[in-house]
Amino acid sequence: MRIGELASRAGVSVRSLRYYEEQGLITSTRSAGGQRHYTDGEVERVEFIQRLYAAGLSSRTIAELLPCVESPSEQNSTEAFERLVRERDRISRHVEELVTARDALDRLIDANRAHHGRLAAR
Amino acid sequence: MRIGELASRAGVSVRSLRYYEEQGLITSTRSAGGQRHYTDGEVERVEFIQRLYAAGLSSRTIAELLPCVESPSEQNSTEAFERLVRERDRISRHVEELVTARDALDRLIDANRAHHGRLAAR
DNA sequence: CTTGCATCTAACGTCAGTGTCAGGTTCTAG
DNA sequence: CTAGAACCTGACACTGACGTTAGATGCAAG
Repeated sequence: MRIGELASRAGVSVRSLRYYEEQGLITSTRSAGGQRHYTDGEVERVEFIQRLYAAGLSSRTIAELLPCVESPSEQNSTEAFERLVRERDRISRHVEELVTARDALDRLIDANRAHHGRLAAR
Repeated sequence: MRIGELASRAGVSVRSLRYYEEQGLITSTRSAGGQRHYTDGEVERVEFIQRLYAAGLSSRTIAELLPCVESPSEQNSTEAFERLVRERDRISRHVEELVTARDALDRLIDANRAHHGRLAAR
């Protein structure tokens, strides 16, 4: 498939796909005229990358741990594996932060609820 | 206290405090010579603001819901209260995203663990 | 063959929070 | 009184993941 189809199937912009390739996150074959072609499997890969972006990873970090995705059973660099574990832990810490902030907002909501008819149930 | 002390007590940079004031998140009184002075209570306030930043709120959003912090028992604008509830929900959705991404990383870690001596327990 | 939509490269624009620098002023310790 | 640390305003720099534009080219349908 060409880049437009991958974009709509994976739910990202064409611009983003070119950027991901520039960052070494995805690859493509080129047609005679120079247009990018992708296999069906790239859809999943792009969705996975999007999840990592949503989790706050930078493209550089994603690039560093992608070897573990491509060949999970080979001897990837120990660095990539350690990166994987570090990012998992970082996400866990971030979840803690978010929950703390949400609790603070919940207390504020309770303190303000009486003065607004609106329900704000959890 | 002056700006340097507030900065070190709240764990932020002096630059950030000036920026927060510019964005209407904190206020200060000025000495005869023009220097900012703060009360002890500002430390908590800045820490609260930091939590919201960490939760991904923009300074504009924070500014919009601060009325609910200042006078929780008065009739704040309904907009501020709705903002509060929306942001709480947004944080909850973000937590879901993070957990999804973390699960994906956990699966990757499991698939790679056999080839690395290192423990990566949850 | 032509029309026209999709794609190409290259480059600049954006946003938000903060770092940093310059050049000047205020405050405090000795 | 004076040195020097802390503070002031104003402005430019930076980062990162894109949006957007321009001008040229590829490609499928009629």
